[in-house]
Amino acid sequence: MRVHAAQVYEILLDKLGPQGWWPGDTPLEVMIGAVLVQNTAWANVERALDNLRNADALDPHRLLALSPAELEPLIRPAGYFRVKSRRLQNLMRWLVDRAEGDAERLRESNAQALREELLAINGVGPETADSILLYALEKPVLVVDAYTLRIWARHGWIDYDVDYHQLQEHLASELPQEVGVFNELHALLVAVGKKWCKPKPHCAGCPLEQLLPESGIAEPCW
DNA sequence: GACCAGGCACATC
DNA sequence: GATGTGCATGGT
Repeated sequence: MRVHAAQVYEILLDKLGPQGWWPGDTPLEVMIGAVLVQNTAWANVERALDNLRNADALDPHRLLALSPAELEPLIRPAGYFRVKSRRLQNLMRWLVDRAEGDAERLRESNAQALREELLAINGVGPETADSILLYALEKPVLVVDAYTLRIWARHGWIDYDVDYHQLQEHLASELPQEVGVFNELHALLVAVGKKWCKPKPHCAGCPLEQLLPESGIAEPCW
């Protein structure tokens, strides 16, 4: 018997409760946050966002108008600040060209088309693009990440060498195609990953460890 | 001090 | 096409 992603979702939602990701933030802030959080802890991203807000730069046109020497110090706390200042401006340039800087307006567009446009931007890869589609534009697109792969692979539910798209399709096919479910599942998996599923395993107490192995649908996590 | 974080692009073989 | 490396801050 093979585990179903919907079961994992139910268990985690029950055990951990809703994670409340990106509620109340504007689509623009989500987009900027999605770039800043690349391989970085969210706490660091918040400082950078605060700096941008205080500098009145949480605006596509004003952010684009900044020179690297002006933008880099603002986002410095989020790490990789030289790379990310370029990536951020690439994304903002697209937003201005595409929708006159109005992120809300992107919601009218088709998710597949938007995804391809986003992936064409230097600095936007699959996870960043999908995070924007799901959390900023409320498209029913599942975000998978390093934690998702680790959790699924360590239980023997999937091979460790699947690529992003394979993992995404595999999980999405086992879930109701709802924005709310995709939103919450990814956030829950990040919560599990942060606490229990680090690169060096110390999985004791993980909600999945106690529930799934005894039902015979998972190998013990390692 | 080592390890880790809600990746991605680019170089090299 | 697979594998390796640079990017950088801040928390544990």
